[in-house]
Amino acid sequence: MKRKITLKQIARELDVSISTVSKALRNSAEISDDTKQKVQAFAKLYNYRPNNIALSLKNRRTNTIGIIIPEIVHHFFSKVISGVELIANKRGYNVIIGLSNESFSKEVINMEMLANGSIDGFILSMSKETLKLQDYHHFNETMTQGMPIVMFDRVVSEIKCDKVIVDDFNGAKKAVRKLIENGCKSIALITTKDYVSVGKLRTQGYLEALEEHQMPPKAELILKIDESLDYEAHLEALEKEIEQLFQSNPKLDGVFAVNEIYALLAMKVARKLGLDVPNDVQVIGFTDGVLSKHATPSLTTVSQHAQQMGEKAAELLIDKLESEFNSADEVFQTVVITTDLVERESTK
Amino acid sequence: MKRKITLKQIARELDVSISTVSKALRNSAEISDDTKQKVQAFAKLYNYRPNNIALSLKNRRTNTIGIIIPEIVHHFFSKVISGVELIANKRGYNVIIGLSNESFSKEVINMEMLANGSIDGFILSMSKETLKLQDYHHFNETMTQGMPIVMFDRVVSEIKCDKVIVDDFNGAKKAVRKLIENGCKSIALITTKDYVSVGKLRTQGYLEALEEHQMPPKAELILKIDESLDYEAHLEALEKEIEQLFQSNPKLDGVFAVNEIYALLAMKVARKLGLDVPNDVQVIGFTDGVLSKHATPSLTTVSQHAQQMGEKAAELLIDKLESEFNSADEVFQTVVITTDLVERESTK
DNA sequence: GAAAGTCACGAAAACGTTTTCGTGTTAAGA
DNA sequence: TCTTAACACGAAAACGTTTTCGTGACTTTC
Repeated sequence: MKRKITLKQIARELDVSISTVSKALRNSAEISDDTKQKVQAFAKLYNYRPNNIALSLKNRRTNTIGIIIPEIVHHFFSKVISGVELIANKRGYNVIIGLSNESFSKEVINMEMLANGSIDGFILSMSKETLKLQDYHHFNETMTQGMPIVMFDRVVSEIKCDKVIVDDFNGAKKAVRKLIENGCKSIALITTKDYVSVGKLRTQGYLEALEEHQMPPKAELILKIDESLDYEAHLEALEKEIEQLFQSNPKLDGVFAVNEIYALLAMKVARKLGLDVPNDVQVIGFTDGVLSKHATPSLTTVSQHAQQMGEKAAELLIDKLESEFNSADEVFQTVVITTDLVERESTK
Repeated sequence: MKRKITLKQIARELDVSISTVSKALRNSAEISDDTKQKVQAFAKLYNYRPNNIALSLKNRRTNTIGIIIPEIVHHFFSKVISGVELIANKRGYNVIIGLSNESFSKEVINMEMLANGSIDGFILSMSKETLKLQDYHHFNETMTQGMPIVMFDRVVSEIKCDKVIVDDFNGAKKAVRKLIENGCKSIALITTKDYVSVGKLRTQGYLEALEEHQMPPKAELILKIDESLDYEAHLEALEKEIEQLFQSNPKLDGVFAVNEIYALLAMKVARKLGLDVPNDVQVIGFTDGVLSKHATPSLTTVSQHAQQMGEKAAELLIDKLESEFNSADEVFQTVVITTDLVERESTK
């Protein structure tokens, strides 16, 4: 088990100084061609690579970016990571991840762990608990210490930083408009409680599309799910609620759901009640994930372009990291990724 | 924008030496109580945290582990990461990820990037291309330099290291046995070409279960998909192949597929041909992902316990990192995670 | 009152780099 | 032959820690 070779060892072997070795490897003009060749040959032979940690300490930058997300086992978030990784690698950065599990304290701990020199900047999406508590001190403290943050998807206006978001409002509006154009007269909305900003925006989009077509919204057509329950464990309860929705609205002919699971459940309930999708009921979901694609019938969804979000977030962060004059200008961008309606079999 | 505070700055402010500050913060007996209190109060006030990079350089260990996987947008792999992260964090480690995108060269580059000091050890699953090329020099070189590797899922016997694998053989056998017990007489296998080890093992499990029940295997019941095509883009082609399988075997009443997608497609084709699942055809898949759970009918699958694999891999790696005498003993373990059959609606 | 011991702290090295500046040798110019 | 310049290299500092060892001041002991 031979350790990795260092400049010092090369210097000793070749009987020159460390400085000379360093310069020779970087092709400095100060060093004679003879010496350069000798050193470079030796380094190649022993497969010398500079130690990243030493470089990081010296340069006070790690060329690593940290990602903090609520969970990784989630199509949307893993797509975002994929996008970040793509750009990061292309521009010579590594990616280190931290999971908050939707918990405020884990988010704080994870950020502190990484903020002490391990990374140059953050890309993150807030946990639900943080959104609920509205405690953003850890973000602000991190930024005052000169570490830039780019937030995506779940953002709040109180925090001043670069952001990448989806046009949830317009995405929802487009979806509901589509349902209306396809002839739906009674369109239900299945959404979450309002504290997650994106849910609120999608609800607004739904309402606006209705208004646009002079269709008065009805409270009984709007189902708000309490997401604080782990919905994986409460699938049946959820299904019951949706069934209720169908039964108390017999004329229901369209459903817009703010995520894939809700949409799939709606289709399941419809089938159970003898309704055909899309002929009797048309369904559109949000988040273009693997479920939508492989469902039967496949689900029409609003695509968020998660990978593109990740790419953009990485671009923003690295641009900021590499801009020299990061002193006082402090101008923050908010990039909006436009959504697309991916039409599949669940709509006519 | 105030930078993070360092020992040196504290020392200057308090007019003591750096050594004294360091010792005071670590509660050394060498330092008087007066000084300790003074230093600790000051450090707390300015929220001092030791710089990780400096610590890494000094200690020659980063408390970070690297994960290299073929892709992250994949339920199985993200579950594994989730497990690794859980244990890593619990034991004071960070996790840094690299994606190979199933490419040999990206795997090599990523490993080299991380191996130069950034991490203490690897957890990885090989890319398909590496398996095809059978070029394992980068793994061996990394290990000779004293950096431990734990491999999971996709492994080869040529590489001597700790491994965490799934009992693919028995998992497949259990699944097929279940189909037989449920009365299936003509069971098809939908699998991949053989160069990925796990595919081969699952095929063997299928064959053995048949043999066990004196059911001679028939070549026309085995469909081998060429995965080198990006199957996301060739879904229709795939569907056609499966339809072909059904049509040339009219008595088909059971399907065992080596992944979720194939199983779902089989169900789709069955429905299209007017067959009921599970009454006419029963289907079992491999990999207990989100698709299986939310399909209609929901899919009976062999669960790989991906999260548990990640946890175990992390345990193995960290144990090795923290064992003092890692010199010559070099005894490698292979941990086998047993699979479970998760019965849902696609079987009787 | 001298020797020994305790206490509280500082200097310096080390981890592996890069870079600035200084310096000895040689060759060129006067 | 002396001055100057170019050349090729080395010493040392710096990044932020931890830790070993040394040391001055004071206290104890006989």
